[in-house]
Amino acid sequence: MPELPEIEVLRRSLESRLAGRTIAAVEVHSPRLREPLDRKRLSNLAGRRISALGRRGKYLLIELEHAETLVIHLGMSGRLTLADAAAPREAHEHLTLRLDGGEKLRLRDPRRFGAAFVASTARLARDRHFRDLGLEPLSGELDGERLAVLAAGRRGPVKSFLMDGRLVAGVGNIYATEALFRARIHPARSVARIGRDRWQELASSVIVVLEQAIVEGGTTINDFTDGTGLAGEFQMVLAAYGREGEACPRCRAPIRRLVQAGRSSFYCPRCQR
DNA sequence: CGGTGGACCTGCTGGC
DNA sequence: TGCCAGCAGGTCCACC
Repeated sequence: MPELPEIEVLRRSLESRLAGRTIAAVEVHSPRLREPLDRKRLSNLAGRRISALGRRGKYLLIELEHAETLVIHLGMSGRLTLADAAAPREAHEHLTLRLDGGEKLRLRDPRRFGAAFVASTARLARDRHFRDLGLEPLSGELDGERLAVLAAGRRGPVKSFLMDGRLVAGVGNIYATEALFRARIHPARSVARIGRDRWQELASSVIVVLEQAIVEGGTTINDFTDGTGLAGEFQMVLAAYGREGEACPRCRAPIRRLVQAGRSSFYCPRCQR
């Protein structure tokens, strides 16, 4: 579900609704996420006020007064939504934040690949989740020059390069696929065989694709919604992802699928080289 | 260094 | 109709 655009859509949808509100109570229903929920640390958030919402890569940052941040990662199947305080608990609702004013923020995650933890805001960048995170794509620090530098001396397929969070943060399978399509680069091309001009093309493609996806409210394939339950529409615009056998929107050749590192890639064999 | 395969999980789909 | 294989937006690790 959630790559950078989905988390950014979520952040924007929740920011005005959460900023300034106080967490009245915290319920940990099942701590058994891949990274187990720390019941004690999370419960200590009761009484704290939310000051702002941030994002780093695919991590949502719920910043609290008094120098702590509640960090949420949605894994593959996580959802974070506001609901009426009286709404019954849903299946796979692992964590519930009850807010003043009668609403609750609930984290659901059927596959339990997600995470939710409290960290010191000042030390966030040194936290193990963030320490090795790469370029933040929409911050202005991603360009062809930076990608070329990161790729220097490396080998391996450009798709793996794009999806390596230690190099570029927030780009997952869907948007790596779409950015490569836009830049007309074959997903299996070695990063050692990409020139300056094509790095620039790729950097701007990543940025354009992510920004478009945010404008469209993210990609909803099965279940993504923003914090208010609104689905995205970028799935209507996907050029290659999930479109094996369909005509390439540029040249009409049939889109192909290949598997790289266990993940599906989709590409046009004619216009991606 | 890189690449693969598996692990962690549940749920949905499509083919038989 | 029911069952089963395959697949899914993410990370992390061991191993070659």
